[in-house]
Amino acid sequence: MPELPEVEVLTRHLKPRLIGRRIDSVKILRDGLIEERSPRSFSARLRTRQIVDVRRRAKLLRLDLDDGSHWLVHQKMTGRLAWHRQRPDPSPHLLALFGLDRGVLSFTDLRRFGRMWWLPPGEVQSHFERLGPEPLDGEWTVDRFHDDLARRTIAIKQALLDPRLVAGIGNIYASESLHRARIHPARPAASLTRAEASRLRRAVRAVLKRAIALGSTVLPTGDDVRPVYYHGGDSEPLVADEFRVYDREHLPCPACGTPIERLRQGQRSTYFCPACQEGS
DNA sequence: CGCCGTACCTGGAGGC
DNA sequence: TGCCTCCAGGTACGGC
Repeated sequence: MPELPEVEVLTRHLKPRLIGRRIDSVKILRDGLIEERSPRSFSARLRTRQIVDVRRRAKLLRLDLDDGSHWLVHQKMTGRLAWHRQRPDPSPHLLALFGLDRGVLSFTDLRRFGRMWWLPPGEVQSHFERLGPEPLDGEWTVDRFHDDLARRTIAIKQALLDPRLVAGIGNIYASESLHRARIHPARPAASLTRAEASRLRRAVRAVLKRAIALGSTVLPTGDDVRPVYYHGGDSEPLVADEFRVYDREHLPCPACGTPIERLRQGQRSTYFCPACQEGS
């Protein structure tokens, strides 16, 4: 599941279903899913452990186990960690199954970029060391953001995607945040004034919070190539309906009606409104 | 340290 | 129908 909001919503969804559960069985169906150790030893570390907490850091899911060790899951682009009451129907993209004392966890991943780690007690912090501040935490201050930007010659859009600067922002919410802040994505990061950095920080936080409040998530089937963003409820609209610029090339800007344009930056697409986001 | 390109994968869309 | 190229949410790594 892609970006910070979707991982946050998943974390909140899984938390009540997983806390207190015991892992009875582990089945790893594909080499390469487990980092730094064999699937066999990974399975042995998890089996019979109880899950005591479920949290998120950047786009990583962190499950704390009752012996003080940690189970990390990164879904990357098409990975889906999903809870089921009963064993799910077979999927060609199923990579792992975890039998619990109540329910089943599955991990499917069409592109197989997703990864899992088991970390012994105390090692989880070193795993997070290279990550910058959480954008929704107080530690991500305007001063810190503005100072960090001042040292970078890359475009502001690409700076937003650098997890050392601020963690958890991906390609979609980077475009959305810049539009909301009315800042052109190609502006050199160091050229932003303090006022602009402040505006952008507020926009990032508002965009992420809004997506979380809507219950943004993607279908856990693993069969969709394109992400399918949903609100929480049954008949709720797609979160994608609220995107103001992302994947909307040639469509009118919701703010001013000017056609949205697409830009290539570092092999990724950026969407923006040339009228609202002036001045590269 | 910063920046850039590439690699990891599969499959859908669209052009011819 | 088939074949080809491009594109898709993320991050790590090597080279400069």
